Amino acid sequence: MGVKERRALEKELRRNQILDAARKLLFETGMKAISINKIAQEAELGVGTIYFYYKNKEEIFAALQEEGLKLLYAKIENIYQNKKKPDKKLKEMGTAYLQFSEDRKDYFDIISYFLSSSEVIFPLNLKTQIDLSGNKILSLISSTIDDGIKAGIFKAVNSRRFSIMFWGTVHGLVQFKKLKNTILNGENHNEIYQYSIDSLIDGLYSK
Amino acid sequence: MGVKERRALEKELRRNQILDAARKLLFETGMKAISINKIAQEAELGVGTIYFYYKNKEEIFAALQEEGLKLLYAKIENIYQNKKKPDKKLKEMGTAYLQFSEDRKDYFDIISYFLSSSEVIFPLNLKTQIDLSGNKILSLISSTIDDGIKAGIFKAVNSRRFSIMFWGTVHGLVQFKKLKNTILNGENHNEIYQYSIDSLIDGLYSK
Amino acid sequence: MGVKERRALEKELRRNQILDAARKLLFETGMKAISINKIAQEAELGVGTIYFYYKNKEEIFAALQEEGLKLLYAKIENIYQNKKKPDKKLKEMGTAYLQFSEDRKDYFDIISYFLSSSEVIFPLNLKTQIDLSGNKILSLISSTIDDGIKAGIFKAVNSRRFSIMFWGTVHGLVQFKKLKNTILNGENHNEIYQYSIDSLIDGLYSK
Amino acid sequence: MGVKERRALEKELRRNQILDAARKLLFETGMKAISINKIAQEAELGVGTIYFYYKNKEEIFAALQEEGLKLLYAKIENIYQNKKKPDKKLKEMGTAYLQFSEDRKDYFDIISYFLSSSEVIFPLNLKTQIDLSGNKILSLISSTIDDGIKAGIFKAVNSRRFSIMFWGTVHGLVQFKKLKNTILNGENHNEIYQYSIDSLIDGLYSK
DNA sequence: CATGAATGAGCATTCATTCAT
DNA sequence: TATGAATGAATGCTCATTCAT
Repeated sequence: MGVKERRALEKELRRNQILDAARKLLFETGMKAISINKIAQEAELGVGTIYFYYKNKEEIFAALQEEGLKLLYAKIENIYQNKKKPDKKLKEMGTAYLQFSEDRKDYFDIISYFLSSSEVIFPLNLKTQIDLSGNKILSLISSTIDDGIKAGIFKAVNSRRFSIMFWGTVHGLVQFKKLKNTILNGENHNEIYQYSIDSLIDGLYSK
Repeated sequence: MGVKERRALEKELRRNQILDAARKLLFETGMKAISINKIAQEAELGVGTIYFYYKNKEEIFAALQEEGLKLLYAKIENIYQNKKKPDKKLKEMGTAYLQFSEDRKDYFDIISYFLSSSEVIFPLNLKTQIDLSGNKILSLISSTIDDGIKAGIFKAVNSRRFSIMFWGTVHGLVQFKKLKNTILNGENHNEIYQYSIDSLIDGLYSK
Repeated sequence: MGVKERRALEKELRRNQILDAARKLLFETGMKAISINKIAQEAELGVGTIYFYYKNKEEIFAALQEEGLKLLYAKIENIYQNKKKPDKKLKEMGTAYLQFSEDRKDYFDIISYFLSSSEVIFPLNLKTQIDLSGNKILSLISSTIDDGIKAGIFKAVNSRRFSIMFWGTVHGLVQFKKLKNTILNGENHNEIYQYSIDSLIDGLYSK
Repeated sequence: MGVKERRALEKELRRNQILDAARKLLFETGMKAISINKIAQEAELGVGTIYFYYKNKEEIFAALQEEGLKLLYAKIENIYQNKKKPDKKLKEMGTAYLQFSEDRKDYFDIISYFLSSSEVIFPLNLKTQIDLSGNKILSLISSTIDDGIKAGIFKAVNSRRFSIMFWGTVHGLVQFKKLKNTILNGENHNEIYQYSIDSLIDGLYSK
């Protein structure tokens, strides 16, 4: 192994060390409580060092977001790999998203943060990363739909487009959970959520 | 006009003056940059005065959110009042939401903020206000669907439930606009958005 | 009743109304949390009104302190009136002070506040009031000692001087209770307290 | 001297610089007027820097208190080391406390503050420090009494317990000095103070 | 590469007091 | 008398970022 490779490896290790600390803080105290100083302390590194490996706090958040997306991908992948029918799978994928927002609230928060905060514009390299992670998830949904089309149970829709609609819908509905005590008052959020997924899938069936 | 009434009027004016300042700041610099001190400066009032009229920062945000919801309501109401068919109206309502998120980015941000920020939980009095504003909008959608059902062009769905799904979907999809340069790469967000609304409405038609 | 008297009476009533509010806040939330605004709110009066009846916050505190001293006086008086022997009474008075500091922590705090805060210099009228209240308590101790001297069980000490020493000692020792987890570690504060009173009284006995 | 040692030294210097500023403020304006911002200004440092060296305001106060206790210790130690008899020493120690409260009013205030303010409870680490400083002083008093017992001039009392009573008494009486214009009116505080110490010591003599 | 000391603007909030009505 | 709106300095504290070593 050459010097260059070793260097690159060490760099990656340090980046992970920092991410480990940030993740720990994210889990334990939530996004709001994360500061570079705290990450440095947790990682047993100098603050300056953090800045050497990450341009700023947002870049660390972005890395965590990617982790979250990967985790989500694993969940969806798992469903994709099972032997059930495409419509069943889609349903499970939708349900999984709600569950993910509850089980991995931390990661979900950070994903939502980037989605709803209007200010952040990603530098190109981050863009590419997220692109990849997000696209992979989307592809799973897409493939599931394609499978359904091929199997003849779904009509021939633009599967990519439908996937985006699918994800957009569930993402919006998950956020509406916050309204369960206000606007949803009386309505059962979970039922609405399931109903919505069902409706979406219903729209897919070939007559 | 008695002294009391004048007083009450002046009080209301001051509250508006503060809100004007907060709104201006929201427009110009975004949510992140709003602080009580800045609002006070902008409103040419002492900080203490702000606290005399609003219990805390969140109350101001909530007031702005309500403004936003009212504005949105007006838009939707306008559509509801026109003579078009329910399906056409629904379509327009969906489109209006996307447009609202662009035209009144500021208000949309603040609505999204409360929807996605996990920390904030409204005290009861604010809850009630928002409840009202949000519900009114939902009712318009709901009524439109009911009208369609009555007219026989929509099948008999639970209109309230469908409204929530409708709003949830468009809300989620609007947020996905941020991804137009990453995940959506190549896809036209607007087309997907319109496609999604169409799909939703399609699901409503009686066969 | 002339106009003047009525006026004076009403003034006294208002002052009491304010004191009632302040006392309530003192009990419920402690000294630190008392502000003129809160007192005004509690008393259902304007802030300005408070300032009309009391020059400043400290004057209200002083009035509360006097209340506390009167309460303490009542306790000591009660002991003084019983039929026990002077040495027994003294012992009970000492014990009562410790108990007062626990039972009426609120009042005790305010008394301590004025005693340990170096800044406050009382205006003459307050000085006179406190003089009176404090002196009355001291007189009870003094009289108890005098009774003991007359009865021949105490030697002929300067009873006033001894009273001050007595009160000073117990006051100092009560404060040391705070140290029970640090300096007193292992020692039982109450035992030391009782031991100290006993020692003081021991010093009084005629041989 | 290595870099590390120099660094550590500089850090200690900064901590002192901050303490110097705080002490100066304490001397000149009293406890009430001390704020972190003022300390920073006085020390010609940024506010953040203060927080870099001290976790919070209370830690600075505690450090000052410890200084005060050390100073007091030195005074008492000085007396302890002289060749006089134990009873004479005790008398001098008591007198020294009153003098300390006058000469080093600032330090005495801060000691009293922590003793009488009901709110502050020290975190463990600070507790331990104060424990030490306070205990050392107590030990000197205690040893003096033990010496007296050994020498046969004092009777066999529990010296630790007596020390606490001794300190408690003088501490309480010092505070009563504030009352010299009110309750003590006419009485000479110093005489009472001396009388009290004498009485305490009298109680120690073996018959 | 790595450090960590230093910064200072910034934060939300409180509060005694004033004063025109 | 009584009000209560208005003030603005002040509070303790945080934090992203810089930079000399």
